[in-house]
Amino acid sequence: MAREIAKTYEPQQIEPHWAEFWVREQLFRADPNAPGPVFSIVIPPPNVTGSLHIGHMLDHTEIDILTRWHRMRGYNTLYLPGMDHAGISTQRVVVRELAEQGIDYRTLGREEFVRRVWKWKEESGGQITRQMKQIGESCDWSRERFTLSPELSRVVRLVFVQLYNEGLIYRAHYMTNWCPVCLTVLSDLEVLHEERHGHLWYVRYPVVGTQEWVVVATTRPETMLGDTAVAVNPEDERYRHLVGKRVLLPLMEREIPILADDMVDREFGTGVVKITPAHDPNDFEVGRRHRLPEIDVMTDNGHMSAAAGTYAGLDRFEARKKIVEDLKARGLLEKVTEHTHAVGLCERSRTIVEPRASTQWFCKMKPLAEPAIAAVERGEIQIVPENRRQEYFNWMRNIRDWTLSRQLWWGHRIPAWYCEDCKHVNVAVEDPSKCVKCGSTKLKQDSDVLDTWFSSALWPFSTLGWPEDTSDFRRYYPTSLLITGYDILFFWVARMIMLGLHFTHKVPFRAVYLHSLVRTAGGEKMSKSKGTGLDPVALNQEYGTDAMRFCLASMAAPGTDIVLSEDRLASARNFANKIWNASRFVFGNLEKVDLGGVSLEELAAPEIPAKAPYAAGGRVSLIDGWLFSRLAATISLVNEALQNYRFHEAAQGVYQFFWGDFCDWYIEWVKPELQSAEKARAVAAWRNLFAALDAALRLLHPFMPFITEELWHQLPQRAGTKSIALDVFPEARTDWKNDEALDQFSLIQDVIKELRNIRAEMKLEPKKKVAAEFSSSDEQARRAMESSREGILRLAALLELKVSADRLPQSGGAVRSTALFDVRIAYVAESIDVEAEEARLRKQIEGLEKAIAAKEKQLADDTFRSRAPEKVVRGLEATLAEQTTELRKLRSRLEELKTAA
RNA sequence: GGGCGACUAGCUCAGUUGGUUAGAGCGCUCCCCUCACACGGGAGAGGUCAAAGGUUCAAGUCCUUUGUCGCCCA
Repeated sequence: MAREIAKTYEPQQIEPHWAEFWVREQLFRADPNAPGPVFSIVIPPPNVTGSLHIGHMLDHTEIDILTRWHRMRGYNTLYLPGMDHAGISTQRVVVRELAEQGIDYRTLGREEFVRRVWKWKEESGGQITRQMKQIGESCDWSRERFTLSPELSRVVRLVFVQLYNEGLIYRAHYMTNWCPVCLTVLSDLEVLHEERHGHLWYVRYPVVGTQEWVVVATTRPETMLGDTAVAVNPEDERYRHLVGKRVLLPLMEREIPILADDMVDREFGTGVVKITPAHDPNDFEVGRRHRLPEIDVMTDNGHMSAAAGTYAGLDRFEARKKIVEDLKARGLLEKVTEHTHAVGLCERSRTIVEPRASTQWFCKMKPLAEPAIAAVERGEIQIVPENRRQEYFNWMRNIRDWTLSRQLWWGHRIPAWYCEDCKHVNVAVEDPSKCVKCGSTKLKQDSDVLDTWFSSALWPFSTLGWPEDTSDFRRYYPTSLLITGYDILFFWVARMIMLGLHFTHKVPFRAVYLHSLVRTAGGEKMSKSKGTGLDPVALNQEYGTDAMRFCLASMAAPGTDIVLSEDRLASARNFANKIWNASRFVFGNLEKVDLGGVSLEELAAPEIPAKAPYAAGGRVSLIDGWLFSRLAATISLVNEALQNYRFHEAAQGVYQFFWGDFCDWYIEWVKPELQSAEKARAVAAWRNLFAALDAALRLLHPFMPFITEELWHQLPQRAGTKSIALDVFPEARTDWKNDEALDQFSLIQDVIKELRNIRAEMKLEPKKKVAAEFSSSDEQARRAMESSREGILRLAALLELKVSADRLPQSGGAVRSTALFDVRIAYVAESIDVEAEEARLRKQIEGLEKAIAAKEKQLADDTFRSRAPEKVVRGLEATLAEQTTELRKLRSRLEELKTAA
């Protein structure tokens, strides 16, 4: 079979084929009836308006790594994909598109608008799912869900109605956050706080019936039009005489009372505050206590309302300017000071939200939060990293009621119908035809929809068929794990826990891994709108999806944010290329070798790796013992790391194994064996090589699915197995563990490195073969040299290696010493830079002296000896002995160098 | 105002329960286009772990304070 393999790995040539294959073959379809422990995970549903950004890429990489890893280890695995209807975002997108066509969405009417949004969804929405398929995520696409689908909408209604009947959902008039651009209220979480430089205006309010005035400080003068009182602290001596009197509200010429309330901070401004119950949360409370009227002076789009008198129709910030001017003109503005204060911004539109009293639907959170706190306390849900747990508790213990309603058209419409006759509120799962109280048919449904996060909060069970007792629900719920960014801990994770517990009486997931965010070099959160985001799709194109995945995984240390750099990405791409070329070497060489008709199947058939390592002549060679021991250690490390969400350790482990051990040492070492004239030796070498490559590919697969799938298909495959993704994850076999081989080969590596170091320092031509000597008093070390001489000669480019226990001559060559051995290359002395050699020795000696002194001091300390664990003391002693030997050797070498010179 | 995190090699970052000369990638220096790979191979240089105190036989790791930066909540 002819193998035409490109010299450089070209992911663009490989990825589309496998991405399509995985979807077409439905390889990742979950079967609730299949055996095995369960691993189930639901996707954090991305917005239907969204396209894949770097944050998703990280999220999905972590999810897919764990999913593939579990699947290969025999778990019954489900990775459920889907999307969120994203109320505000989607409505904004379609409204904007309509506006571009010159259509005001309001003129279309609700029904038509919603129809257009669905149409938009079908045509342009869900780009992200296409991208997920492109990047080969191992989802079960047959189970894709959408939060606004009929099935899930029904769950939303059931949940709403039950909570209403339980008294946990209620409708009330309260202070809310209003976005004048999105034209809806927002929950507290959807409001971002930002420090802004502003002013504090000091306004004189004349006291009625006197010549006095009180001075009121405000950051939002335009709201004064809605003042219905001014207030002072009851303890404040300065103003006690005024309580009960009235002031004339400037500009509006309205008389309002002066009252006393504890809420007033005597230190703020002048100690007199204006009370605007309709536009400030604190004032709202004061207004309630004192039964003050509320005057809403604004319209939905942030202009002044009719209640604002002559200012009606002005934009709120225009009104502010005009009011300040007018006050100044009337001599009522005492002063203006600079003032920094926090303003609330709408998360979506970034406009300043207006605190505004309105009637909305709310969800009572305290009763829901308590069991959710307890579940995490009891460890029924593990939160990783640990420090997020505290954040969760803090928020949950101070939780406030959730504003559920949104003044939008796109979303789950609130299932409440108002009777026009008896005013009864009918809340029902099915649309009612008449009022349950009076039987009137004049019913009008609430026009609002629910916060998008309400349906997301149900996601882990609504997607699995709840409330029906489906086989999916029984098998896959609670889900095993939730992976998402810590930025939506409150928005989403906490609410899922609360509602999951309330409705299913089970936790929605057993663990939450909150991963880092990807930031820009400046530390900011990456953002497409600010132009600071990296486009993962373009980068995947350039570097390959595997490289992107590997790069993110290798940087994803729990708890710290990631700053992605193209350097790092390039390094991951290089790794893919290394894998490609190592495989290319393996497959390419096979053809050139004459193994007397031994077929690929005989060398690499699926049952072959199971029995590796193979022995050529009675016993397994050192290099194979070493490599498979390293492999087992790496597999253990990867398992351990992934178990604990330590993706970076796992990734770095496989990198080190594949590149450092397998390529740099193993392949280089076995090259001659593969061509051995002794057929038995060659066959054993090939089998071991294939077994190692096969295991390495499977080990790498969760991280780099494309390249491993491609290469795996070039190996003989297990019968009935279509994909490496369905093959088994390599097992850390205990019989592979071989400490003796590890030690011995490590010694050989050291010897080769020391010899290479001499060569480099002596500036020997790389190809120039020279004679070398090895000396050690340790017999085992000498034997190791004898038995691995061939390999050492080749990798250090030596003519010969003389092994002895004799002390090596110091002149006429260069020597390197370690505690265990000395090596020497005899070569004409003129190429040795004596000065440089001396400097090198001095530096090394200095370092050793420091280390030795520190150890001697410690060991001389009786308290240390009595308190430190035995193991530590012994280790220290052993190292000290080694270092002392090494130091002695280096010193005498230095002396001899000097006398020779 | 409250809380959290970061500060380790020129750059970007690892370093789990305190324990033996602090690691990686990139960059840099030197040598090499050796028949898998120059997206490569080989050999190096480079760090008083932000600062100051403290606990301990032992601190990059624990505690306190300070500084700089960032994030979250109010």
